[in-house]
Amino acid sequence: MKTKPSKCPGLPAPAALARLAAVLRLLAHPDRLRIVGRLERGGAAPVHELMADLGQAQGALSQHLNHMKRAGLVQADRRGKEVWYSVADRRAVKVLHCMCCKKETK
Amino acid sequence: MKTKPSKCPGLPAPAALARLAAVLRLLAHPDRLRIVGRLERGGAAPVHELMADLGQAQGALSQHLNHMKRAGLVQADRRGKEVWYSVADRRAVKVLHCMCCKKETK
DNA sequence: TCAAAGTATCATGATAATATAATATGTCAA
DNA sequence: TTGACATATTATATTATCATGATACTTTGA
Repeated sequence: MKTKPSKCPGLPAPAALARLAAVLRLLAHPDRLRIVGRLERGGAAPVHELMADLGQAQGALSQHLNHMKRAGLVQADRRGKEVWYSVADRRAVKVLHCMCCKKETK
Repeated sequence: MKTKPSKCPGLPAPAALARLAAVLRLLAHPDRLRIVGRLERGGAAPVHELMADLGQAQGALSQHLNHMKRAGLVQADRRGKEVWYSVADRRAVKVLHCMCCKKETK
């Protein structure tokens, strides 16, 4: 075990930091933030439903989902013709919540 | 008042979402993440100290700080020749902490 | 006023991200 | 097997971001 530090134990090593930054880069897009929010509150959903709920174009939405899937932020489940997506990495919704807080909140 | 919802009350409006995304985009860079981490743990510091601690080039560091300042993530305080920077928006460190968590952490 | 330390800004070429439209793939039912 | 629905992939033009080096600004003490 690693001495269980309180928060961030120093900072992650460069390689890990780069991965964190990459994940944040994925979250740093309005459409993708909305996808995370929708999946969190509405639960898993097939692409066409996300398309309807979020008003995003099929191709673009599919790409966003694909990127997020590669990064492990969401996961995909085929059910017949549909592919249902859901949040796979809670950090995504945590970050979203953090960002929704008032700036001054500790 | 807006009924004080528990977490994210629906999602922020498009304009607000775009701002959130912009802030996240700023955090989504290894060097800037390290700046936030350094400022959090070490407190305020003048640029040349950050330069030494983080091993970042002067011009680049200055630009990072400037971008973060514009977004309100950090604040600058001139003290003589030096300019001391500190965290101005707790969301920056909160996001950093979120990201440092294990993926499975609720 | 000068010099030098400390920061900030600018210019630019390289790389990455984005939007969009078109096309391809997979699945099921008839 | 065909058609149609659901999703994925590709191509590409555009824009944004990054790293780097050069230059400008600001402050202080001599």
